[in-house]
Amino acid sequence: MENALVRKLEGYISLSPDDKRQLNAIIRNPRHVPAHTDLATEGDKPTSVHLVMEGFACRYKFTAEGNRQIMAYLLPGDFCDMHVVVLKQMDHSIATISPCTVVDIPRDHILALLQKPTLSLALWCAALVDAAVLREWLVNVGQRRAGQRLAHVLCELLLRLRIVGLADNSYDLPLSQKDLADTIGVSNVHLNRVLQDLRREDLITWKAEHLVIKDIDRLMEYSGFNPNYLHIGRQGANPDARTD
Amino acid sequence: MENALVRKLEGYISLSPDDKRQLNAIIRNPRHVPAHTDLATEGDKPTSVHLVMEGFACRYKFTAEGNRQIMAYLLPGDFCDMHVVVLKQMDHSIATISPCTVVDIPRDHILALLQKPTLSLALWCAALVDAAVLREWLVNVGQRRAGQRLAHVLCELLLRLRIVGLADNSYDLPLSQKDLADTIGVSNVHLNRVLQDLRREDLITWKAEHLVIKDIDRLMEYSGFNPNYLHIGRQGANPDARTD
DNA sequence: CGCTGGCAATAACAAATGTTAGAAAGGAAA
DNA sequence: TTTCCTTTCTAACATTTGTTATTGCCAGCG
Repeated sequence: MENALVRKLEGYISLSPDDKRQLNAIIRNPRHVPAHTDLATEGDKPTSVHLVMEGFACRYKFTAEGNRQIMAYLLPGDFCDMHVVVLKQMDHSIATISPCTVVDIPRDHILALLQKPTLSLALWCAALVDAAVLREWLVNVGQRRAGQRLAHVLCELLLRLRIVGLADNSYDLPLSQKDLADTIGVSNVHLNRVLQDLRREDLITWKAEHLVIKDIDRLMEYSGFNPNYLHIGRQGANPDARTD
Repeated sequence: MENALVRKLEGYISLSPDDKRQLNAIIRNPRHVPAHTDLATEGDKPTSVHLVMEGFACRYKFTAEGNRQIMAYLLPGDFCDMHVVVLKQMDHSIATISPCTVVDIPRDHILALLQKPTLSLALWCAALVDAAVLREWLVNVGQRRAGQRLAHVLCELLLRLRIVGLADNSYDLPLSQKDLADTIGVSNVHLNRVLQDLRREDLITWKAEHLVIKDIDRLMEYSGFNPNYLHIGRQGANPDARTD
């Protein structure tokens, strides 16, 4: 089994053995990071790209009034930030949620990857899909009501975890209700309300950090979920990738 | 005066005369597009990258329930979508708001630019800043209340239009109230309410498509605006760009 | 074993925002 | 001008969501 990064990128574009070798070469020296630990903090000068290999991490930002918005979940195979390549300052923070295995990739190694046309396109793919996910989150928070928003996030996590082989119809969800509330832009009290709705509708169960989606079709229907923005196909094979 | 694209990219990274020549070479054959016209529609196979040279355009998406979310404003110098490089299907639509001058850049020309290290980095910059703007929009919609959201959007447009020389303390804003409502995720009625608030507080005037910001410091204070996410400096000179 | 602290669940009430409807204002075209 | 149409503005009321507070649960730890 390939690692999560190669597996994800191959969903976008086919990689030669040499490409894969070069990718594997940069993910040396993984380190373990405890839960709830910043990998990068707003205002820092970014020094390396972080790549999550195991565990759950997130991007987040606090407003001037002290409210937190989670802007992305970073799952195994996800680059935390390509900012290091060109920007001088982090405009948001990145933190682990569960204990994680993380690889730090120096800027020069990323620049080297960008020299190779195929890998450059693969990294563009990853970045463009990240942006597509972010756009869908904006739609979610801007246009859907709280119950739908929550269901939508749970659908997305299911599909993204499936890509890297970490879910079937259930998955480990090491988030607190406050984390989810800060993801969909509601109070923790209201999050609990709509969570009870999903349970009452028998759409999910969630206890001891394990989420079971009892009927994915109904949950997608409930939330208005359309997976096109993830640009994936079934079982990680991606019919949406360009082959020309 | 350089064109808006070169002007914007030079804010991120310094370009050689040859780089600029190559950039100028791809922005041939601008065409005029009427207001309220799709440049690309969700589900399309993207065929070329659109670059806005004049006018206002936007990204948007409709939910299953028929609500529209505007996900970005595309101003002069902005690439509409790099999707064409690698993705097979548009996951959202792009439309003009005002009449626009647009350049269509074939996929191969973009790939050629990506071969040149400096231009490749410049395009990464543009993409990373676009993503940063999108994240801030998510924070805006998720964590601020309607009045602050509106003020925040107006602050951002001021700064972004200044970069390309299209604003001082006022600018042309060819949007309807419904457009703004669909941007910050509120109803048109509520948008009007908070707009009246801003007028009553003497923060702005807006009529005949011209917006005047009467006190930018107070408006930034009001909205909790922090410009760091735009990664710009004063007058388009960008102290935030890496020079190493 | 019993603290203790964080998280989850619930209730009661307050505030923000949505919905519906209609009147007023403005622009474009006959 | 008049008409027509879109947009803006306002009001009244409905609904969603936030706030504050309290309770119970459970894991970690002395």
